[in-house]
Amino acid sequence: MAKQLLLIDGNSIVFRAFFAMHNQMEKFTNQAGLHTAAIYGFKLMLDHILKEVQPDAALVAFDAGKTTFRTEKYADYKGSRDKTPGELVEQLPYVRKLVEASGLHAYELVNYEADDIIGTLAKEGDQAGFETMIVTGDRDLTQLATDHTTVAVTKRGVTQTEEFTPAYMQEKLGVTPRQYIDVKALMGDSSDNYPGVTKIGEKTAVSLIQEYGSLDGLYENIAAMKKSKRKENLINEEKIARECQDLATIRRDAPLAIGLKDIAYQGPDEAALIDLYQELDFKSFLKELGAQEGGAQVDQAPIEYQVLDEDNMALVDQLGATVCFQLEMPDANYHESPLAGFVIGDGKRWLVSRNADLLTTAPLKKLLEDPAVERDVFNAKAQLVGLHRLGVDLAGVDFDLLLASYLLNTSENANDLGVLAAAHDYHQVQTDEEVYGKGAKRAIPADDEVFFTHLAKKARAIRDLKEPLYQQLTDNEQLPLYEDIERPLSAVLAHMEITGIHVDAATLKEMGSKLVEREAELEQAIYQEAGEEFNINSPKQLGVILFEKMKLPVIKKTKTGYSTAVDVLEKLADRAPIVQDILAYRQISKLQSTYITGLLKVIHQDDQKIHTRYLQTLTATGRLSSVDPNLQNIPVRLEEGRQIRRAFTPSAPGWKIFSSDYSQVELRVLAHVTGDKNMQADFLAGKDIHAATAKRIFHLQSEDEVTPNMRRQAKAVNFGIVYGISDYGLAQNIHVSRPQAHEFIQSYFKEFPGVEKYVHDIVELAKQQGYVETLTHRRRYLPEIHAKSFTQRSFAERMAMNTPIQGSAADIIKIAMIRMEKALKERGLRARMLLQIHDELVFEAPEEEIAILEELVPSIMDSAVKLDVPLKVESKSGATWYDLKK
DNA sequence: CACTTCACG
DNA sequence: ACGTACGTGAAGTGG
Repeated sequence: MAKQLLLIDGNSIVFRAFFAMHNQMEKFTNQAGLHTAAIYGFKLMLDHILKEVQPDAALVAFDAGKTTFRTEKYADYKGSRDKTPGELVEQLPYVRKLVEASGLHAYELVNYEADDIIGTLAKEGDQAGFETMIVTGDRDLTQLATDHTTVAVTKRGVTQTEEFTPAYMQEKLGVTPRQYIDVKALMGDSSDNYPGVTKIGEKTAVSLIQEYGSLDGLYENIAAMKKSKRKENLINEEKIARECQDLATIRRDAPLAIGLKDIAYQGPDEAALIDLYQELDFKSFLKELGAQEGGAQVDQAPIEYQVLDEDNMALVDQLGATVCFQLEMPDANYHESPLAGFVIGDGKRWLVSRNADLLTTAPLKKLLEDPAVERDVFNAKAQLVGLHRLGVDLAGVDFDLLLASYLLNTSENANDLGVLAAAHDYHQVQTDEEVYGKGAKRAIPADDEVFFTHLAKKARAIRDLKEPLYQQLTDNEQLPLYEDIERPLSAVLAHMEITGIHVDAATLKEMGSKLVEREAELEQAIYQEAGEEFNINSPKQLGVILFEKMKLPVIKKTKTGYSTAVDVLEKLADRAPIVQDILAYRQISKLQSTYITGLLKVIHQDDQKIHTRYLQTLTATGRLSSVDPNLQNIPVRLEEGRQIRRAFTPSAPGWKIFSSDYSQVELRVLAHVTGDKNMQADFLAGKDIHAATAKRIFHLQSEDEVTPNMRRQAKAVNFGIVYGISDYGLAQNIHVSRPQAHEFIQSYFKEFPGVEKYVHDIVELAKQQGYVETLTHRRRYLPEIHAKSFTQRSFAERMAMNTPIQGSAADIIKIAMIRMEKALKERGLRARMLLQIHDELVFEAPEEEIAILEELVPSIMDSAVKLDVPLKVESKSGATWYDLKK
C-alpha cells in the first residue's frame, strides 16, 4: 500500500473552527479566561482525520504573516479582510502546541502562504508515490487535486468534509483542477480581493474555460469570438485576468527548508498533550487519555514496600517519629466500608498489609495512639472513624493532605488522593478509579503487587506533598485556618458522626402508613381530574396532561419541556382543582420517599442511630455538607413535614434534645464586613433587623409603621444583598416589577452606603487578586470574574459578594464547635453534640444538664469571634427534635 | 447519567 | 440585549 501523506491548511481550519463554534465561544474558556473554542474545534478535526488517514508523514502549514510575494506584486491582495478577532489570535500559539504535541509537524515560510507549502509538498508526495490527503477550509486548494492527491474541504462544522478528486471536480464543477485556476482568474475572488474580469461570474467563467480549455486557449482564440460586451471586457482586461491567474495559482515550487523525509508522523507525545489539555481545561480529552492509556501520565516506576504480618511486626518499631498512614476504605461511606488494608511508612520504608486487624495489635496500635508521633494522612476524619471501628483511637494528625488541598483551593474539591496529587503537579500516584475501577466493576485488586504498590505510593504522595502544601498554606496566611480550625474540627466531626443521632423507626413507619393512604387518595383524585392514569412523578407526563390535554397556560419552560415546578403550579392553582392536588401529592411523596423510606434505610440496626457523614472539603464557601443521609435538610417549614422530627429522639431515657442557633448570623457578618454604620447601629440596638430595614428603606418615622408586607419585602432585600443582589432576582422573589425591585435596591443602598461600597469593592478586589476571602482567610478563586459573557461574569460577581458572608458565618460556627467539644469534655458533661445545620448546633443531654447547656452553649457560640456587632444565639430544648421550645 | 423537583440553611 | 438570586443532597424519570 502506498504511503500516506497528510497536509493540513492550519490557518483556514482554525478560522473555520473559530466561526463554526462562534455561538458557543464563551462556553469554551479556560480558568485563565483564554478562549479555547477554535483549539477545541481543531482538535476535533485532527481526531477525525487521523482516524480516517493513518499518515506516514504529516504536516500542518501556517501562514507566516500578512505580507507575501503576492502582496508585494499586488498591493490589494487580501486587502479587504477584517482584522482577525483577538479571541482567535490568542488561540493560534496553542493550536501550534497542539499540532506538535499531536506528533504532526508545523511549518511556515516567510513570504509564502500555507497553500504554497501544501502545494509544494503535495507535488513532492505525488512524485515519491505517496497518497496525499489535504485538509482545508478553502476551496481554492481543490486545484491541487490529482489522481493521488485528494483535497478534503470542510463543510459546516470542521469534522465533515467534502473530498475533491479530479473526477469529482469534473462531475461537480465541470472543470479539471488545473482549469479551476483559470475559472478563478476570470471570476475573481472577493474574499481575497482580486477582481477577475468585469461581469464574469462563476457560471460564465466555467463555460468559457470549458469551451476554450484554458485561459491561454481563450486569448489565443479571442479574435474569433462573436462581438459582444463580454468580448470587449475580456480583451480590455486581459492584464487583470493574467494577474488574477497568477494570484490564484498555488505555488508548487516554494523554497521549503523541509521535505517529506523531515515530516514523518510518529504519533502523539502524550505527556505534552496532557500538559496542554490541563492548561486549556480540556477535561474530556484528558479523560480520554487516562482511559485509553490507563493513566499514562502517572509515573509507573515501582516502589519498594514490605508486607507486614504477625511475624515481622518488629519492622514497625523501626519506623521514625513521623509516619504517613492510610487505612484503605474503598467505599465512600467509611462507617460501613470494608477495611481493605493499610500502609504505614516514614519515607525509608513502606509497610503494607491487607489485614486491617493488625492495627489493633501492640506496636501499630501504640504508634497510632501515641501523642508524640507525628502522623500524616489523607482525610483525617475518615481515618478517625475507620480506626475507631477497630477500637483504635488515632491520637492526632499533623498533615492532612485532603484538608490542606481543599483550603488551598476550595473549588478543587475532589475526594481522591491521586486526583488531588495531580492537581498539585505530582504524578507518581494513580487515582482510585484507575486502580480499583468504577461502578459495578470497582474492586480491590486481587494482585498484591498492584494493590500494595498503590497503597505505598499513596503514602509516599502524602509525604512528598507535605512540605510544599504547608508552604503554600503559609504563603496564603492560611496556617491558622488549617491548624486552629479545620484540623481540630475534623476530630470534632468524626466524634459527632460516630455518636450518631437516635431515630425511632416505629414513629417513622407509623407516619409512613398514614402518608401512603393520603398519597393513594390524592393519586385517585388526580387521575379522576385528568381523565386518565399517568405517572404523576414524571414532569414530562404531567406537562402533557396540564398544558396539552387541559390547555392550562404555559408559565415557564425548562430545557426539556414545560416546567411544573411549585412556583408555576401556584400560579395555576385557581384555574383547575387538579393543581392543588398535585402540589399536595408532591409534598407527600417527597416526605414518603426521601424522609420516611429514605431515613428508615439508614438507621443502623445495632444502635438504632443514624450516622451521617459531614463533608468537610466539598463546598466552595467553607460550609459543611451532610450525606448518607443528609441531616441538614430535615423538614421544618411546613407542619406536615416537621412531624418527621418527632422520630429524632435522645438515645437514652431521661435525656433531651437541645439546640442553639445563631440569629441572623449572615446579616451580622454583613454588617461587620461592610462596616456599614446604620446596619451596625440597628444590630447594636438589638432591633428586629428586617423591620429596621423596612423602616429605613420605606422612609418611615418609626418601626410601628412597618406593615407585615413591608417587613417581608425588606427581609427579601436583605437576603438578596447576601446572595449578591440583582433587580431581576429580587423581582422574581417578591413578585414585584423589575423597576420596583430596582427602586428597593437603590433605596437600600442609600440607607446602607457601607453595603453599597462593599458590593462594589469586593467585585473589584476579586478582579484584582482573582479570589475572595472570609474572616479566617478561607479562599475562593473566581476566574470567571473576567469572563466576557454577562451571565458567567455576573455569577462570579455574586459569588464574590456572597462567599465572604456565607463563608465567614461558616468559620464562626466551626470555631464554636471546636470550643464546644472542648468545653463539654473539660466540664465532664455527658451532653453530646450531634448535628450542625449551618447556623445551628443540636445536642442530646441528660435532663439535668439542660440548664447548664442553656448558659454554656450560647456563651461559647456568641464569643466564637469578636465582630463589630454582637452575635445573638437562641436556645430551645424538648423531648424530641420536633418538640423544641424556648 | 442528565435533568427536574424539592427539602434545608 | 444579555438573563440569575447564594450554598447544599436525594429521589424519581427517562435516555
